[in-house]
Amino acid sequence: MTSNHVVPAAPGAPQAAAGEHLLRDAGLRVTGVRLAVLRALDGHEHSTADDVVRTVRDDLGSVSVQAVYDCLHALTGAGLLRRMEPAGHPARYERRVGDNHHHVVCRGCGAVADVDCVVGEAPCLMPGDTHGFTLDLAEVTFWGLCPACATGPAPAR
Amino acid sequence: MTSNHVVPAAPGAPQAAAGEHLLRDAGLRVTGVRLAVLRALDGHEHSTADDVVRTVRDDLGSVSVQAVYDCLHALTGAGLLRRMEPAGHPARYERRVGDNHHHVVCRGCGAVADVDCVVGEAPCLMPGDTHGFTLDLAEVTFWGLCPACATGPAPAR
DNA sequence: CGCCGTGACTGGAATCATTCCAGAAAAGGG
DNA sequence: CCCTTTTCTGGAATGATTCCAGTCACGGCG
Repeated sequence: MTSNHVVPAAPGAPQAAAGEHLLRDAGLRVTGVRLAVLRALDGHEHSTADDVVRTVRDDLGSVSVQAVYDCLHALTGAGLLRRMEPAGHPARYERRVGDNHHHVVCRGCGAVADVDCVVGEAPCLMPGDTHGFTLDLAEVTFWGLCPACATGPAPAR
Repeated sequence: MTSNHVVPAAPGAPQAAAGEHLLRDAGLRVTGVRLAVLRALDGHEHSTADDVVRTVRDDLGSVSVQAVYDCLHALTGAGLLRRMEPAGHPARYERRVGDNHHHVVCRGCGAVADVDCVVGEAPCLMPGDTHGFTLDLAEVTFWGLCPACATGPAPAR
């Protein structure tokens, strides 16, 4: 779909325009909130909507909760973000898309980290009997305890 | 599975004692609601808490929502039930425990079905870098469309 | 075979993440 | 620069689940 006739951005606009590019290429309008949401998720993978709201407000000033949810949906729909929702915890968003990586979730504090299966290509992603379902994605979630929760007893929360 | 040395007890009390046994063995008290919850999930795998409430009420008469949630927690904690929660849908409970089977979830209607990985023993359940997490369970969820939703356009909702 | 204490159930209110709504503001094609 | 469409604002609503205080009953004990 998206060809790569990437114009070598203005020699003064580092990656600032990167987000803009991403949005335009995805056919989305470029808005301050959307750029801020993308920025918020850089270096803060697996943030909850609430985390993003806080970060964005810290960045732009005042932004409504809906604006953020709206962006998260739009960006997720456009494939710029990936959404994952550990059972019993609010949804989390990340910018690592495309590669089909998986997640570890801590039963204690809910922390999430990325993992790559040792088996390179989609391993057990081909169940025997699919009951007639047409599959398009396999999602793997590992449950356990993070280093912190494994040693000391579960934290406050 | 059901053996046939069934005492022709009162019409309606065939394996009635089975649930009682399960509960006692698990160190749980035997109560009407708990038995009804177990019964409700027989033949109705992947029911939501709400489904269970309806079925149990249909069976016992009037039961509070909490009683059911309480039971579902107790039974899940005792290992008699398994809980799974597809992103964006209410939690579902099933009686298939012990075997580490996985699930297919329909993006259209949220229907859930069991699947067994073709790769017999825990396949990709050994990620390379676990980031120090101590893992204890791998959960695999396949997303796609059920036969119904694949043909006709998505239902109401 | 009835009494008692602990654990289970009732009813109602509360919480949390997320969504719905209607109107105001802004993006960007013409 | 204007107009249409999409996005953002603020506030209310929803749905699943939980918290709470009081009542009830399972089942061990006498």
